[in-house]
Amino acid sequence: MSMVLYNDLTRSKEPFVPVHEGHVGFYSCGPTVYDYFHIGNARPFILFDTLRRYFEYSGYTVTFVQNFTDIDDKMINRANQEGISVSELADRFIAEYYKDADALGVRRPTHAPKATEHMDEIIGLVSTLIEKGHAYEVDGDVFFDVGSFPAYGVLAKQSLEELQSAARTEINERKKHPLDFALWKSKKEGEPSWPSPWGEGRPGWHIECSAMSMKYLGSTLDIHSGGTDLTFPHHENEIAQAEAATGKTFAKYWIHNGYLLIDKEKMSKSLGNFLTARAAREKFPPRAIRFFMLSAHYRSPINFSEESLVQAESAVERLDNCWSGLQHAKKNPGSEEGAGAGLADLLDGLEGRFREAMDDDFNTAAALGIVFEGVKGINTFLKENDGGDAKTLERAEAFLRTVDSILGVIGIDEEEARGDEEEIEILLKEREAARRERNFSRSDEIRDSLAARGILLEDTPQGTKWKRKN
RNA sequence: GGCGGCAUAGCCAAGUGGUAAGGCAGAGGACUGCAAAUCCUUUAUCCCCAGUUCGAAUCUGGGUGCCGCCUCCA
Repeated sequence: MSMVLYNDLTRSKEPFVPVHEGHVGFYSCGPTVYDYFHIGNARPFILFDTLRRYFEYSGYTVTFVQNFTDIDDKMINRANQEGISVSELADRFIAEYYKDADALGVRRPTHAPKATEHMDEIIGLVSTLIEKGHAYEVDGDVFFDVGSFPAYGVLAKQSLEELQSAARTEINERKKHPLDFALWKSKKEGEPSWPSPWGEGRPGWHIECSAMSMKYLGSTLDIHSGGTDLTFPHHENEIAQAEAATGKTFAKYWIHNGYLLIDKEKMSKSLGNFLTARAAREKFPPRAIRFFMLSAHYRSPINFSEESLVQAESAVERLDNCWSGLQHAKKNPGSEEGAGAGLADLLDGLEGRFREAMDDDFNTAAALGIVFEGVKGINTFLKENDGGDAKTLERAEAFLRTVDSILGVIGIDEEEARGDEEEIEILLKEREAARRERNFSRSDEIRDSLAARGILLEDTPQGTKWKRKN
């Protein structure tokens, strides 16, 4: 079974065939580190992290590269506002990025290059483009010459004329064509700058991704991803820069995630209608945020609302309850081996269907539906077999672990010892004794006092189990 | 103007030719001292119209509504 991915380059689903067998070179456009990222920004981070995890589960070695844009107009403006240097600003928000991304279960990239640390590669690429006649210098600025690259518009699926007719770009007398874009910008007063053959200056935004992606992944990447708003002009320009320089296909598969909307409008910093990931995870468990992101297809727009997150939180609790039920059953095994053959078969089948769903253009919504079928199967098994046998419990646990290693939505191994476990067990025993004596006021008192500490009890036929409320 | 996306139950959302996965919420029941969890049952003329077909949520044509890109943007 092989994967099929929707490729924006061809606007169709294609079988995934990597450049090098068994390996995936994956580049995802990362954040401009001038501020906290919002949950709209979080969507690609979570989505493409999950896709990466799935490639790894499927047996690929993945080199996952996500850059930090640490020099551009927004960086300079914000640094000036804050009265700090651009690099101080970058350091600060790269650290903040990792706080949020780590909390959301986003694995760290194989490489997380910063533009400011790749000036040699950027300048080298710009030089090559000038040499090959695809770029020209005007008074210290360097522009890409879109007229020299006939394929310009492949991603946007529009001709130069069509793109130009609606262009809102200001007329710049120095550019040959209105759509020519800056590869290198000459220094302005008070801006950070680097030496170059064209004088002091800094790179344009688009060139950094081309330069850094090819440095770490070679001249042809397998996958290049980002939000759908990057399709044009950012990704179009990346293709132009890279292919004009190398003559090779830049990326085989272009995948773009749909927007996260709020009140049916795109969430963005410029519209001001955003909720930072930081604020979101203070309000909702990070796994609920992940679940929300994965509950719809990655190319569909999703509408953020408090209600959606509350629903996701409840769904995640159902997953957690299944896991904790399993853990409780392991400590209190029930019936003999053999009773679980049906469940094992069910889970085998579900794992196959899970893979099929994920292989089909990364259909996480369908995959989650299949996971819940497994949850129901496991819950029913536990109920009908008074806990069940060790072997079947292992099988069920393996199912949830597999799912979680890819989707990251189940509360596995999150429980840390806090030193009060023994005390809780003693209280549970006391409560058990009180219940036997039908001293319910005492037993409820214990339950209430534990609840006040965030510890919830459930009386099951296999004894009382407890869990911490997040 | 050009390019593109979406419309499935109260809410979220899979499903691209054979009469609708899953989650949340609701109702009834089982279990329980109670609660919680769990299980069972239950909730859809698939935006509208026309067409193709033995058969369409699914294909075609025409509407309507919503959203996005073409400017920094995930």
